[in-house]
Amino acid sequence: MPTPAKTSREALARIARELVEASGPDALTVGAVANAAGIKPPSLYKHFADRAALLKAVEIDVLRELEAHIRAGTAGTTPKARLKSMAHAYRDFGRAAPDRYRVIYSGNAFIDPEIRAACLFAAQPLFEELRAADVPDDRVLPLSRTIVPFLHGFVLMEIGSAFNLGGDVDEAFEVGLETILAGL
Amino acid sequence: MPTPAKTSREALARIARELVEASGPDALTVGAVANAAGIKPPSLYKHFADRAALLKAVEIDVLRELEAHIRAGTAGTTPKARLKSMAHAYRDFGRAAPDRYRVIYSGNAFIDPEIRAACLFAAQPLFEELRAADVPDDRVLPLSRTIVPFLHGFVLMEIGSAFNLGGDVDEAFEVGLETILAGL
DNA sequence: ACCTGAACACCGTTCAAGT
DNA sequence: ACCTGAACACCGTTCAAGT
Repeated sequence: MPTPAKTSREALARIARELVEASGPDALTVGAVANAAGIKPPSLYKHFADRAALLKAVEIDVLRELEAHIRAGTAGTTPKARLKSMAHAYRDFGRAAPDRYRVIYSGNAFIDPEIRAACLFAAQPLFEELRAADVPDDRVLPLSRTIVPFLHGFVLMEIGSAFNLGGDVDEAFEVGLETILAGL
Repeated sequence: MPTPAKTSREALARIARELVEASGPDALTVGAVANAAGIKPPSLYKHFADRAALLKAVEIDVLRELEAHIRAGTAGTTPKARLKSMAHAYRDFGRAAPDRYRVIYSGNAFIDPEIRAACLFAAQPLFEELRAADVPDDRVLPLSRTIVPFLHGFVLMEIGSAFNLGGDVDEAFEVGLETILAGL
């Protein structure tokens, strides 16, 4: 007779997610997750292959949430206004929970097909808006590769307190955005 | 009578640096560094407060090297040409040794005064070129905060294999650079 | 002054044994 | 089918003891 399951893959992923968001990736230990789920560490391996698989689940979850946050935050009538509000939504997502943001696009795990798919999913809103803005097909990718690195780099540096030389950081973001979207 | 020193702070930092560059930050363990230096792990604490201090020394070292690499790679007569060559030098520095690049601007340790100073040092070449390009004083900071995030984000994504949708990545870098420097 | 062995708490992970 | 205790190799770190 099988012992009743005390937890589930989903519950464990949720706990892992909360640990990361509250205290950073280092707080995501197999012991802490198991403990919060009311099981012993070895039992966790019936649900996830290893700690990396747990972290991967968190990353995918966060990418899904980012996509939803971006869609919800996109507003305006002109293409440029919509792209700007999208960029602000992206930045706000990072600032709202730095340790949540840090888990995405981290490491060199983009080769993993599931991570890759999740990144692609999160990038869809931008692709759609660029096409809606009548950006030619062969310019969508290069332009995305200007916008996303700027956003990613800006957010990482901001949540890492890298902008510590004074000046208005909000204004700098606006200037950068305006510069990049000037051609539209 | 004091026992003769088998190693030094500098030698340990160099070993740490090599471990990170060759196998990533996770390879930087107190045991591995001590072993390579011919001492036992506890002895390392006579030279560095803890593993974090060792990693910090590596980060500062890499930032110094980045500054030198940028200066050496900056060429051209027009301001825009010089800024472009500078950006290419930055990107090349990251691509040449991804695990070396990953240690800089990582974590949220910008509050640390030594890291802060090293980051400032590495940013000097850009500030100087922007001033030489007659960019008004109050625009140097916002413009830097457009260029550096783009470069940092681009390099991180590139070494993380994030640009895996096809297309010419070199061309994308050029497009992004051209877009950002268009106003000069 | 620097190095060492022994020890501690913690980490991820495996595995045989339980139900 | 899922959970457990015991065990392993490793990690960072402390400390008393050596020279």
